[in-house]
Amino acid sequence: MAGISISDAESEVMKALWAVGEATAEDLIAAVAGPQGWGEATVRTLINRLLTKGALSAEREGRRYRYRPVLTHEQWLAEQSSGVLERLFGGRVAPLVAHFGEQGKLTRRDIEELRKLIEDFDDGR
Amino acid sequence: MAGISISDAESEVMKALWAVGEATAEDLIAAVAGPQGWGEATVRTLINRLLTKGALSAEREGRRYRYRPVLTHEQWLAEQSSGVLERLFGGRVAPLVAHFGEQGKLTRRDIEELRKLIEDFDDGR
DNA sequence: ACCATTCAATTACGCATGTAAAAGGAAAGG
DNA sequence: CCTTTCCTTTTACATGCGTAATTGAATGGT
Repeated sequence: MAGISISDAESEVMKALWAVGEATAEDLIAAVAGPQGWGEATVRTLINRLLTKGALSAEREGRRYRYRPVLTHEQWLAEQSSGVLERLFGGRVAPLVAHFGEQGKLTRRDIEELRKLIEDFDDGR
Repeated sequence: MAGISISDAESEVMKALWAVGEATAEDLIAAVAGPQGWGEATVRTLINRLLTKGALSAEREGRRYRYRPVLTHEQWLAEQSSGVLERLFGGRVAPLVAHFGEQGKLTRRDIEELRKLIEDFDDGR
């Protein structure tokens, strides 16, 4: 059950797809080629690799394909983030947050939201 | 200033080195080969790659070398974690914590520590 | 019916990585 | 001194990735 593993470049294509739910190659090219500075051929390659990896599905629609994600954003997030949490912080969330705090990555807004999260979590049980 | 970038396998060697401050190749082999299931030659290759990347320094000591980290654990952590934060959560810490919450990765202990962190942070400014 | 256009599929290619084996050189023992 | 023994340095090689260009097949226009 090793999970579908996609590369960084591939994840950019998936992000675009997740954002819209489904798309044609042309849509995806429009969405990522410019921002990433990639050529159209590059995006097509990535789409194909994602297909053979089973990260997305293709349904013929006339002359072109309509692509839909198979790997979900949540699955991907969970895999990526828990990997990092394990490798960098021994699986513990608090040290990770502490680290970001030291790094100056904690904004006032984050603090507010965190406070809320903790409250909710607390009366959750 | 692109920073020294090391691979996953290489980071395992660095972790062992960070843990002890300085070490010989033999020490590092003893520390990581077994747990990772690598041969001794593999660890030596990684040490050399780290050397040419400038992630560690070597000081001759008789017939062998003594290695010391140049890239610090903090530097590495900062690079890795901020990369993830950007790529996965748009640079915002709160959504990341929320995600771990949904994922059931938040322990009671984490909550306690987070509460403390927030307090400290708050009266910090 | 043929040609041009438009997509998709195949092939390319250099660099990084994981995983090592082989070769080289200096130190130590006889 | 010459040989053996440790280490280190070079070399190897398959796979994945970033980044395309080329080829192939179907569709639409004339």
